[in-house]
Amino acid sequence: MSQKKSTTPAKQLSDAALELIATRFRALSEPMRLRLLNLLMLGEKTVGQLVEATGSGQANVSKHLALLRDAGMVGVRKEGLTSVCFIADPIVNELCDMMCRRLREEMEGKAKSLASGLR
Amino acid sequence: MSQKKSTTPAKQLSDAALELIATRFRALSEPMRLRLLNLLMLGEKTVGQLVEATGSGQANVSKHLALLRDAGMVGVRKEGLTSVCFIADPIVNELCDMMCRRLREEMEGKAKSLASGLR
DNA sequence: TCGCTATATGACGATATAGCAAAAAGTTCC
DNA sequence: GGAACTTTTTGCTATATCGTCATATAGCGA
Repeated sequence: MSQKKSTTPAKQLSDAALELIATRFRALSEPMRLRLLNLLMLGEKTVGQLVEATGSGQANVSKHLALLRDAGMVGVRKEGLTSVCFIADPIVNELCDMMCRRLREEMEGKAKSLASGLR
Repeated sequence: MSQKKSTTPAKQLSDAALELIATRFRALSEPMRLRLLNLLMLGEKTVGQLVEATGSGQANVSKHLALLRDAGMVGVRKEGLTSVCFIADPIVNELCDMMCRRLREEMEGKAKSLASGLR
């Protein structure tokens, strides 16, 4: 045992800190934004490419990107007429990976118990 | 190099998967819920204790707990009259730790660049 | 400058959610 | 059963957010 899991011993957080953390998680709490991040994980994309890939309205995509930018998760580089977007904070990949892994585990667990219930 | 960071090679996620992930993150996107989780990181607590500790209304705390329970993050054990709550999914600690660490890094970076700008 | 393209911003309606108060539901003890 | 207690559920209002349409801003070429 003795896994270096390093979960800190639960400090109590200030209201301001909680607000900050909540805001970050809120940025990840909309399917459309997750879709954008998911697309950007494949590589840089212009806003137009993201609009096309998502099939959503241009204004909508632009606003979601602005929010992700404010949260420091997405960066934008102007290139002539177009804006090229990219993932600016590797935490995005880590958080999403972690969440996906956990969901997969849960699903498999549920499937297994369901299967054994049907046996 | 060659750090086993293991960020998966960016699979494309289905709409259903995105909904699920978004719902999980949304559970973490309210300061009051984070406060509850933060308190539970110190150990199990009854709903009443959480109400007192947060200074919020009973109904409010109860609803937030229900949401966290639905998200699989909090568990509840009935003990006589009271309901004892606890963190049911270690991912909560990991996600919050990760986010806190990241924010701390950002703050320190900002402070440093500010300081150097004042020099 | 004018037209064209790419993106951002503002206004609006529809929907969701937080927080509060009151009622309901479930437990324990008498 | 009934009182006392803990928690959940239900209405309600206020606020926030999503998606869309319309408009504004900015770069590029003729």
